[in-house]
Amino acid sequence: MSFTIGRLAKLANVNIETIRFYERKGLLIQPIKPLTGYRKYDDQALSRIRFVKRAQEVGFTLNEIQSLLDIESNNCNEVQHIAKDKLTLTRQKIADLQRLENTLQNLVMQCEITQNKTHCPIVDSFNNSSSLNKK
Amino acid sequence: MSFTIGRLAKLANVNIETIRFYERKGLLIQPIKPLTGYRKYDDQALSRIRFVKRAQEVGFTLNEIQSLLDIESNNCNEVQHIAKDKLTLTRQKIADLQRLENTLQNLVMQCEITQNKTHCPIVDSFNNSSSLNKK
DNA sequence: ATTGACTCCGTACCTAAGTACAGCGTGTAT
DNA sequence: ATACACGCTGTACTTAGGTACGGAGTCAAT
Repeated sequence: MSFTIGRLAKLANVNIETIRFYERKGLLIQPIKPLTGYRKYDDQALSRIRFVKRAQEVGFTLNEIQSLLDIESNNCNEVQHIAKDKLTLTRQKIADLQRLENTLQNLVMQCEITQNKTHCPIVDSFNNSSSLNKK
Repeated sequence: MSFTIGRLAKLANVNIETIRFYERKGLLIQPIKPLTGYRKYDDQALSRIRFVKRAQEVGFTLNEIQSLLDIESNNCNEVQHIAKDKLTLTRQKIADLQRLENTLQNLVMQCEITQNKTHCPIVDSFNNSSSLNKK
């Protein structure tokens, strides 16, 4: 069973250009092109694209996915290490965003309380170094 | 009191190129250049850069900051509206990242439990459609 | 008067993850 | 045999927020 790039794209639900982009990146092995010059793909290629897409959903970048593939799938320790790093980073991002959420919430609340028509507490806070970044 | 671009950059703790970039973007009004052709800045320019930097810390993009500046600082309702949108978006991002955190945590835990030398649960999960994205 | 530091402008480059397009060749159906 | 869909390569473009660079002009100190 083999298909053209267009069919593969449809099956994997990605753009044709994405497949060729992945090949340039080395995420997908460029298939041997027969006489005609057309790429011929099999189920393995489809699985590979799905692998990439699933790993992306879990927050891995293409470079990281590249590494995952290089590890040749069986050194669990290494894979685990990469996943742990990603987990740490994710938690940091969450913490950052939560501080941001807090600040924004305070700002919006001040607007609601002040009801001042002549100036805005949010704009004020950007103009005055104080009042921002208080934990 | 007026200073050159280099001094302003130092005072504002940004790159010279950043200042010129902000001018091209319209975030900073390009100052009148006297005979010599050198930009002359004053305290207002410094305040403006600080405004931009503080707004960035609260998660606003340069385009959004542009809008904040256009509102000419006193229509609190409009500013508040932009801030509320940003707050909503921030909360969504947090929720997304928390789901991601969960998935990663599960994956890492499975590695720790399995202790399997011949294949990795994480890699497996990318190869098999199941087991991912369960809430 | 010459060195070294500073500034000017315009353009290109960077990351990430693709997307789009031009100009060509090919495969298939009628 | 001719139209139309599909494929090929290579390059440029996209967003965001800058950074870097080349070649020129200028300023201040010695």
